[in-house]
Amino acid sequence: MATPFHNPSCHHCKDRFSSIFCKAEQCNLDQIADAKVCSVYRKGQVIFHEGAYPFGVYCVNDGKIKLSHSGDDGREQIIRLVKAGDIMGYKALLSNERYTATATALEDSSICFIPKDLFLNILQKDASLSFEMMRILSSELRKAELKITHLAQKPVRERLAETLLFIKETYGLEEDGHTLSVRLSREEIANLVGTATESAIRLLSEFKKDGMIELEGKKIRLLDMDEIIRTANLQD
Amino acid sequence: MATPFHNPSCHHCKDRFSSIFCKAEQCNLDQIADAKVCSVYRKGQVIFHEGAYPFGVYCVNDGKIKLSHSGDDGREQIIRLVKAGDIMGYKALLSNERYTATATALEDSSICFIPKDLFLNILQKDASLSFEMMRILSSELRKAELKITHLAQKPVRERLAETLLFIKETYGLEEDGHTLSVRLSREEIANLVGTATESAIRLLSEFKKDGMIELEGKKIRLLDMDEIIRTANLQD
DNA sequence: ATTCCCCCTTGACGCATATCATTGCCGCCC
DNA sequence: GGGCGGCAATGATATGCGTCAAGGGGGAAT
Repeated sequence: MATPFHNPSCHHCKDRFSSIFCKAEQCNLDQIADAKVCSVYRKGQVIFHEGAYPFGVYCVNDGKIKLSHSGDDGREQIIRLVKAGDIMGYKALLSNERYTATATALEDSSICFIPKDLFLNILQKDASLSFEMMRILSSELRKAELKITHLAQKPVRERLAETLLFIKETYGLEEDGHTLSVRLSREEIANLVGTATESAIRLLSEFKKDGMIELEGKKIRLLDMDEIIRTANLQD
Repeated sequence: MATPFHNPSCHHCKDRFSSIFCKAEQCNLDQIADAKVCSVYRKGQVIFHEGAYPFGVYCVNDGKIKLSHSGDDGREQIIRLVKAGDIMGYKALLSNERYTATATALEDSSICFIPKDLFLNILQKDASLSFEMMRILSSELRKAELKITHLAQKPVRERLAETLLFIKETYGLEEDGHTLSVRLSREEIANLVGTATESAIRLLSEFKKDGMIELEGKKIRLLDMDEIIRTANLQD
């Protein structure tokens, strides 16, 4: 896949900035609006790559992205699912290190790039933006630590159910109120759960047999939410 | 560093605050020095408890603390090891939620408490302190995500070796240059690795048989660092 | 339509690791 | 000293889950 193409008329940015940047002061927002560059990435395209040096931060206008580590043996572990309004790439920027994850578009996505210097600069001046940034980081950290506990203590079956709920929380459902509105390969689901692809497939089949879900290609319909929640065995 | 603190009840604070608060402006440091309250916690005492509401942030002057989640089935997962100079409890404070982890002293520890309002207030005013806070959060997040990948992909043996190295990095060695300077029960080691206590014991015995380490009660001596590193199989 | 290729699916197998149970060790208290 | 309780160590056993292998189906390109 080639380079993403520049999208000069990116009207949606301003709205999409709501989640984080709405906290910023107006003058800073304007600066960002001037400096940002919007592009469209096709499904499967890489936005940034593990090991590379960051030159800025990315804000998703529209689309769905996965952030993943590539483990030692080449297997990938999906760390985070990114949706419209989220930013990504800030971790490497703030700690001034290389990217620890690769960002790949799960579907065609419109993404803004904000240069490093500008972002850090505004962060220095704008207390409420900084604070929002800290809130986001804290929340991500909380989720990560919970995931650690679950990976260490829960069987794959529970984690898979939990993952289905997580995907639903993140990307929501289609109009029918049942179908997950993102198409992931079985391998991606497994890499999200932290298990082998075959195990994920087998358990999905079981879930289907038990009437919890319906499968149709990459479409996954959540039928019996109560049972899924029960299977996930969430306490916290 | 100079002596920004003059709280007579806590002589050591000034040195230990270096790691984060040295980034703060002097006037803010003074305010913190006035407001903070220092206490000594005995080994095994709980500093704060999962589920409780935070009223401030803790800064460790001296001692060693473990932060742990209590999993659904009661098993604990150790999330972080805290050492002198570190702060803890900030996550819950920043995201304005209850503590997600319990802090327990691994040995007698001297700990300062900084009230919530003051901390948040200063964070609003002091850009470089905020920035340092973001750096810490980013770094913790990076570590947490790495741990997720390893939990999902590496066998217990590698994770145990990695954990030994991690303990060494965190708390260092005793004067002999080999003995880990913290005493953890086998169960705590297992809860750090994310495995059953018996598995941890068995593998420690293997490591000993292979000449990598020496065991004497809770003392663990790292003999063959190269081999331990090799066993940990680190890539990143 | 046919071919190819990728992904999904299912089965068989074996290992790593959890679990259960027992024993031994050491320090502590009465 | 004797018993007691917590922790460490080790063995026996069970099983969840990863890995290997083979088959099947559907979409895209030609």
